[in-house]
Amino acid sequence: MRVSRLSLVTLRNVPADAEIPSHQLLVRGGYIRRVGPGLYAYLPLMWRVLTKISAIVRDELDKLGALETLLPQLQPAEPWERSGRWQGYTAGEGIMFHLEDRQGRRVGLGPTHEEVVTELAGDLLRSYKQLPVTLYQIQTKFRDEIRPRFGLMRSREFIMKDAYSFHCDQADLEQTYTQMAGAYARIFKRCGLDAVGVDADSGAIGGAASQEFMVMANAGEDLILSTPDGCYAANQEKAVSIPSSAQALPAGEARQLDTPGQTTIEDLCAANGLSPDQTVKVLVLLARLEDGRDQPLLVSLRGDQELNEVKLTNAVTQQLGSPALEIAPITPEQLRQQGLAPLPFGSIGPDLEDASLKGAKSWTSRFHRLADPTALDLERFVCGANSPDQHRWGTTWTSLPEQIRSDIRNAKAGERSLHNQEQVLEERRGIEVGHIFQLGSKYSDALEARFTDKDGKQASMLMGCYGIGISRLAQAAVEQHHDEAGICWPVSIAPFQVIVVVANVQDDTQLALGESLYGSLQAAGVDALLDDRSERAGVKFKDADLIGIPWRIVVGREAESGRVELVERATRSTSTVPHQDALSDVLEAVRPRR
RNA sequence: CGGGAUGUGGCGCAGCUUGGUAGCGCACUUCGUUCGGGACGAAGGGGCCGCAGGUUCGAAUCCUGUCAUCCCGACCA
Repeated sequence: MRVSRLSLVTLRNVPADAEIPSHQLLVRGGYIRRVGPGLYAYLPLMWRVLTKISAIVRDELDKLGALETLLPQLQPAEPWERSGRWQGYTAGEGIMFHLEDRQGRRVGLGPTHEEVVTELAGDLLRSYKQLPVTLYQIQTKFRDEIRPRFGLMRSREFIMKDAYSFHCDQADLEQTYTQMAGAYARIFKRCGLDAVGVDADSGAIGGAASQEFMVMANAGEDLILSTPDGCYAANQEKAVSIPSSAQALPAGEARQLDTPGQTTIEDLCAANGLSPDQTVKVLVLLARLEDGRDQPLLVSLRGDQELNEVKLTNAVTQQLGSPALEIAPITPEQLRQQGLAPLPFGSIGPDLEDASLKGAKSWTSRFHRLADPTALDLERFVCGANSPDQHRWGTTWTSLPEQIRSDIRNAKAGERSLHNQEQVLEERRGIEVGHIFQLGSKYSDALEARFTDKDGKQASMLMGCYGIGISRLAQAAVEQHHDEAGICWPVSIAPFQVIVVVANVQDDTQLALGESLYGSLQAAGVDALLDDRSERAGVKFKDADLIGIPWRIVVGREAESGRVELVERATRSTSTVPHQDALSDVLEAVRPRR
């Protein structure tokens, strides 16, 4: 491809909304253009990158025997209702774009394809003899993100590879899951990414075992906790650790504390000479459940601990038997709307009476009480006394209502690991580029995807599901491979592997040699660019650096003697060699390696 | 949905306090000089100043409303 014909428009200014380097560079380099919030056009260079990534993904999945398909993006509501996800995905803060067609049928734009593919598998796969099967698709998916940001990192329309596997038993599912984890590691490696697998929460998709593949980068939206020995890595949403030990309260009689205006743990401790780990804080939350219940929660944590909302949501979902769609602090405004008296926020204890909820208009009138082990393991502690400006010193759990013991705190860097107490957790930020799940029979039960087993009995298929954010991965690669001057693509996913820059196209010798090298590269099957624009050399160098082509051959001053300059983009290493050598060196460097 | 900010040629911004009919840089067009690290000069083209009301002889500027976008948070493959 000739740069003069590429519609390449590079920018010196960056749109004000591009914050992180990868987003800025993709816009500046003419890879993407914003069309609307969270919506991007993939320009010709970008599409080549996405195509290359997809090819690597296909290659690895096909090797596992997976079958590529293409599924509808516009999906009927009905299977989503059967799986129980329509409500949660469309109501309120739901993330599924949805609409009614001209017949009044409800349809949604697929954020993912479990429902469609499970129905399909149920139709096609009738016998254990047909299993296992893995179907995958690489296509656009939609999510009405609450806050799109960082360009392709969190956009409302994005390209994703989703694979779904179907099995007759757990062992078979586990085998495919393991194979897939291996394929993922190879895919990311071949794309030139430093990605690590971490334990993850399975989120709204649901299911059992789950692993995320994270590209470590400061711009990452996820916090990863890991140990130096490499034996443990988990998303903070899921991470566990040994909490720091608490200081015991000094001996003394239990007593009431006057705590005027001390509504935070910080104030309480400062005013009374306490350490946060000697206190129990109680959060009053409301869980909106899928079955329509609005369930007030009373959540107790040791004062120095942070609530982990993902863990809490999972615990509540499990304990109350209906998915928690949303959990948020109860506000004075909400209490008023329910016709309830104000609560003494800032002085609430684990024994706040259910009577506080009596007469509530739509809420369940009893608290669901749960407590983190860090709180329950305190022998004596300080907590709110359920009346304003009053706390209690030296309280014990024996005097308080029964709590459901649930791990609902955030593990943090600096805490010791469960697997080996010598190991201390460290934190890094990561970009989630892949996620694999063992779904089990959640969807096949709901959508009645059954098969006939060896004994002639009907059984639900067991499923796995495996995603890779293709467009996100491309940007993550930039986040991981760039410098001051621009992008440094890994050869395997670069839009072009080599760019031949003719320093001065007015010079016939330079132009002829440039054309000849370009022709040779093409003949050898290399993706090559020829910068034949009548720009000054400096402009072409800047552009080549910015768009990040891994190898550059400069045909310039020494063209007369047949010598050219060979430059490796990432390292900036430069050598001036006869053009035949430059060609053979590049061919060698660019040849795919596995 | 809360908190904050901003809407002025394709992009980045100034002008608004103290109303007088729009300007700078980048990009674009033409000509000349230049020609290995985003050149210089000259001449051009392109904007009903987010939208709707209002105040005023006169509104980008003041007032009211509205819409949109961005940032922080909640939320999230």
